[in-house]
Amino acid sequence: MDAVKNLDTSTRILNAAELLFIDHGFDGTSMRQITAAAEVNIAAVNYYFGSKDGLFQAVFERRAEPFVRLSLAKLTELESTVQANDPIAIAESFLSAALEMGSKPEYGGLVFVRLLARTYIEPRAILKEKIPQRYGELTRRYQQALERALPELSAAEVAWRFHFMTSAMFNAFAGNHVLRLFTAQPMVNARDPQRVAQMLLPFISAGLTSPAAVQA
Amino acid sequence: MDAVKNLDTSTRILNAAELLFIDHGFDGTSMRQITAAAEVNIAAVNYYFGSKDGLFQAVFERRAEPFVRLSLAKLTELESTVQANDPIAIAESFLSAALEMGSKPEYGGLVFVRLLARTYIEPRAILKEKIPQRYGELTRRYQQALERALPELSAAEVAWRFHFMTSAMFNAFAGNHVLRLFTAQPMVNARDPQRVAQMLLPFISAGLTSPAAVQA
DNA sequence: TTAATTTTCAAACACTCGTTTGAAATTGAT
DNA sequence: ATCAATTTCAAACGAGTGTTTGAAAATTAA
Repeated sequence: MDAVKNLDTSTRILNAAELLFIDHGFDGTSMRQITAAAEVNIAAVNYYFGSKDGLFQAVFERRAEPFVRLSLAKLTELESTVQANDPIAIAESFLSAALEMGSKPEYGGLVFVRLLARTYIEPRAILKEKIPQRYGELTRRYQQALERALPELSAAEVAWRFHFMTSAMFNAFAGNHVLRLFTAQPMVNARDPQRVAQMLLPFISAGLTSPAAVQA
Repeated sequence: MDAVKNLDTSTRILNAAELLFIDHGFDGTSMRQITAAAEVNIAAVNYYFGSKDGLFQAVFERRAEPFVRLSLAKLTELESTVQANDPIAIAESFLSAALEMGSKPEYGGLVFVRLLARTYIEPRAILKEKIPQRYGELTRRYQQALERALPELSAAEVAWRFHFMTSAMFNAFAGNHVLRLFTAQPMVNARDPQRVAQMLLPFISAGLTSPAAVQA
């Protein structure tokens, strides 16, 4: 029996579309490629998701929802301990949420990070509208936590460091090395998420807790 | 007189294509969009660049060449001073190269960073072949410089930190905030490159010089 | 078993894609 | 002014795009 065929039609579409969107982008992926990979009739996408746009949103939300839920749970748990105001512990809780997503096959393994990395560079209109208001809590809560943990920094500088941290993190997990463009064989290997996290932690910890660039 | 029309046809095409590629990606940009924006006949692209792929390569190389040249010159200059083995000075020379590119209109201002950020997420086949061997010197030289400056780190860990540094840097300049996906209004403003660099420096400096995650 | 509902399917829809053509217009050199 | 080379142009090429249709098949309910 074909392994692909054992899953629901809509799930097969989501799985196939996810991988293709990651590798070739939204515009670089055609409905026929998706339905061929999913071994499904081409009309099935419109039947289940309404449109190609609707499919993309479904693909994204399938990963975003558990990630947001997981990282918020980690933060809530942390805030009930004595480490609530430790910036490194906060960074670790965010990192471990991504790590946990990456290690759970039911969440798509590391696929979700690559999807995120793809998506935030390639902002579809539909994401700009619906997603932010639904998941805005994530950035709000982490920003607040970091502001408490780093009182010597202005809110703006905290936001910048959160930005730097997540950029380094997501691109590391996704294997997106800027300078890969200039290098034949990559210098780093992102295959092992545990190792990536191990490399990340000292860099991020030191970066977050470094002296303020401007007075708060 | 139309400002656009004063430039050569091929330059008008490059300028229009660059902006469109950045905003909508390679597959999301059509030849007709490009030639309409450039106020040029659609056949002109194939006449001057052979194909859409050829155009993309030309768009990329126009920015990559001066950036690579500039950053290598900065490094060479640094290596003749007493700061040759200061990791922070090395990071600063890389940062200042990007900053200088961003401040010079003849290099496209900050456009080149956005193009880089777009491109390394969306790797066209043509870039994987021709570019690396031509510009490989950039990563090689900076990697070697950082290895000398950070002898307590393994070469692999140096490569990782270079990766983290460039990810944070390019995405900051390009205004690509991962978590923008989850937030209605952006928390940081990447408009002023000087300010971005100011925010970046303490984070990157501390990150680069933090204790090793593993023994060298 | 019959009837109602859900799902699948091949075919076609109108449209856009990158590229090519061959002639017209422009430019530069003699 | 004449010729040659370069550049521009409208039009068309075949192929691929996302979506829709209406009937066939499969599933579920009665």
